[in-house]
Amino acid sequence: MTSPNISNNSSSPSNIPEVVIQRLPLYVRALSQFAISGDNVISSEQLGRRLQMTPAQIRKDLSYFGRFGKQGRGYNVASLETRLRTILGLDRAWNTTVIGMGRLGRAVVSYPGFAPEGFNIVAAFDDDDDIVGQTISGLNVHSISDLVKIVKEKDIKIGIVTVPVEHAQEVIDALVDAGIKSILNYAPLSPKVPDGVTVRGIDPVLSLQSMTYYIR
Amino acid sequence: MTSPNISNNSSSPSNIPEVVIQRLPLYVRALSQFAISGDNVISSEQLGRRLQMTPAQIRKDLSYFGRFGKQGRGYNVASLETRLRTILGLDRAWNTTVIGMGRLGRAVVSYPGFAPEGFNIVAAFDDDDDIVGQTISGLNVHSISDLVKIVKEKDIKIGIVTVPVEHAQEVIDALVDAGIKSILNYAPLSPKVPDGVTVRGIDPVLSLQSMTYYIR
DNA sequence: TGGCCTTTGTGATACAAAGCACACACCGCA
DNA sequence: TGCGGTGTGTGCTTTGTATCACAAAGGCCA
Repeated sequence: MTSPNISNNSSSPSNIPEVVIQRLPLYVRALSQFAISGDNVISSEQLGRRLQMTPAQIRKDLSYFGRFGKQGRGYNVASLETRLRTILGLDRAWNTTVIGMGRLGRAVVSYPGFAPEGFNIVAAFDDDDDIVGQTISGLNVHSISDLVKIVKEKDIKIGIVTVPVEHAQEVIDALVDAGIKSILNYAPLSPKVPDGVTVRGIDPVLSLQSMTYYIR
Repeated sequence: MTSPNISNNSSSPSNIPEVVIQRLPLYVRALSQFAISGDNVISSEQLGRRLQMTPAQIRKDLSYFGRFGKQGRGYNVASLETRLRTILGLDRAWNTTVIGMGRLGRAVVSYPGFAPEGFNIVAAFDDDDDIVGQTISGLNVHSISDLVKIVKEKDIKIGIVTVPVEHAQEVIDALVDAGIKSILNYAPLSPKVPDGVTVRGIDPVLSLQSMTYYIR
């Protein structure tokens, strides 16, 4: 395991290190910024300065996937961005669901940052009868017992877990049973998932707790 | 750098690997759960099963800080938790501030998960004159120009950045100038900070973008 | 008290990632 | 069309991290 809150039990869809995959979105983001500022060509040096990493690491990472640059010149901003998006599967939209419509779940479904990046939240779930049936941010809240059905109906590929920690493992199990392979987990636990399922954890408290060590 | 969104430019307050420090809060959390379920003693094997990691790694990590276990028996749950909390600086409370009172900042200040772990949000800031002066979740919203003054007055040690990405670097610079050494950054960029300042990023979109690679 | 069982703590080893450094490709210009 | 300058792609080296495997410590019971 590379880092807390991150696990990929994938049966290796390739031999490319997971850390590398995790850096690619960083490159995509930086490239789209450079594109907006009107840059057409960029060097690993400039990219590295922007992202606070060494040029060599960027070139190495990219070389896992092909030869995208031109010697003496650098990378074409637009085409590198496109290539990386394709590699990551970001050249399409992904249907996503949020399980757990408490305070956190409501914040997540109303967060405006997912849709522009192609992550569409198309369904919401909760297990509380008082909440099921409500409409939250334009989403009809379903009972978790309908999970399998709706995941299939709406072709949902990604699950976002915002239930209390006591129910998180069972919800994750249910997502896995429904065929979901990618889970973003906001609950404070290290869930068990079978091979081939990827989980990323979002846990601000953990981050804070490891920073206090360095304050002195 | 070990992982995206994580950087520690600390002038090494010790020679202990940062990955190790980042795992300690995981141990603390698991130990407190075991304590609640009434376990007094625990082996690295059991801890590892709970946290999805190898017993050897746990023992190695702990060995950086001392000898906490008893051979043939394991670790005392309560005392190991206490020791680790002390090491991490979690045996006290930390005053914290949130900069940026938009949608995200409001969600953060009203999130009930920080205070029980000793992270008290004691001040809120924004640069919008319409928002400054308002009371949000019991916090009077200050102008960012008062940052230095209030950080000092309230002995704030941790900054949480929830401003739009365009202002994030300048806000982070302001926090650094105010003497803050630990920053939790919700804005989608890799900020520049001087040595001795630790930044952790929270970025769900990045996490999603690296998971789509594995869906096939 | 002695012998057996369990589980720690840790050197040694294996594995993984980052960085270096340079040959080579490409551009631009005269 | 050849030459200088620049920046890629990558084999090799260095650094960092995880795992192995075992000696030694402690508990327990006859």
